[in-house]
Amino acid sequence: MPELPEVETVANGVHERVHGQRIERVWTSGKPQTFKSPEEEIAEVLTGARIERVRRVGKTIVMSVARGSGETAEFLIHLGMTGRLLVSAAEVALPPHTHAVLSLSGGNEVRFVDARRFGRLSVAAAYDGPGAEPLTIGEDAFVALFRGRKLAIKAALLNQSLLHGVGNIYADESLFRAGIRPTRQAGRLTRAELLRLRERLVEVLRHAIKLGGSSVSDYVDADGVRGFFQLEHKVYGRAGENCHDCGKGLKKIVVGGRTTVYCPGCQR
DNA sequence: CTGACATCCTGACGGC
DNA sequence: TGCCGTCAGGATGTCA
Repeated sequence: MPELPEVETVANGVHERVHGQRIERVWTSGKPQTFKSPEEEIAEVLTGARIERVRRVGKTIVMSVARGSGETAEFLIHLGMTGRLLVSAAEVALPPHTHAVLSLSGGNEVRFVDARRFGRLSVAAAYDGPGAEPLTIGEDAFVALFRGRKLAIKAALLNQSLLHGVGNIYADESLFRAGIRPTRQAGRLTRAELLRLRERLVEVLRHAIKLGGSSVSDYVDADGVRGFFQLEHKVYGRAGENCHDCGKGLKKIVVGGRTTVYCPGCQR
């Protein structure tokens, strides 16, 4: 499932291939829940516009476009669980479950493909995301996010209006690396523990970006290429196996409605 | 307001 | 071999 590192990989890959190109035609599938903005509005805003930049904000891919009279707009792509944003030659057959196609001046197409349809497309005047950016938030601001919160730290990490970009994989991996049990009340962690968590979270996100993200489920980048960080998962997807650090059996529980794996030896 | 929980959707996988 | 049930999960909406 695409989280910050996967979305960053896709956004950068798409940017390299499409920036500066003009969108000549827009096709959408008509599946209602995929579109947060009306399809006609998406087509109207994007048709004829030039793609200036494609970047990541939280888990959302933001495509900035320039329109005729100097106006700008943002095309927002959320991949959900199984969404893919691919850049392909127009001659290549459309994959099943394609929900949007932007035909570009250079002859390529940007395609949004999403089997499970948890992904969402919309247009907006501007977009900042719901929460703070994990890679740049300062120490004090990070600590303040969790102050007074009674929910489990794992659930807090998944709450996009606090931090945006962290999902199930990187929540579990950062908590393991910080030695913190996912069920601990967020507001009861010490400042030192939270600072350690912030440091490990940034570390794991940056490392995963370097490896092109984690390929579990069917995540691929703009070229359809898989990432490699899944080979370095220490807890995610390893329930029942032994901890690489202490040898104890990794436990699987549910926190915040999500499958959670942790090491009872290493995480306190 | 905060937090817990169900819901959406379909492919993959395990059991028989 | 093939069928069926179960599971996966990000965001949203509902409810206490």
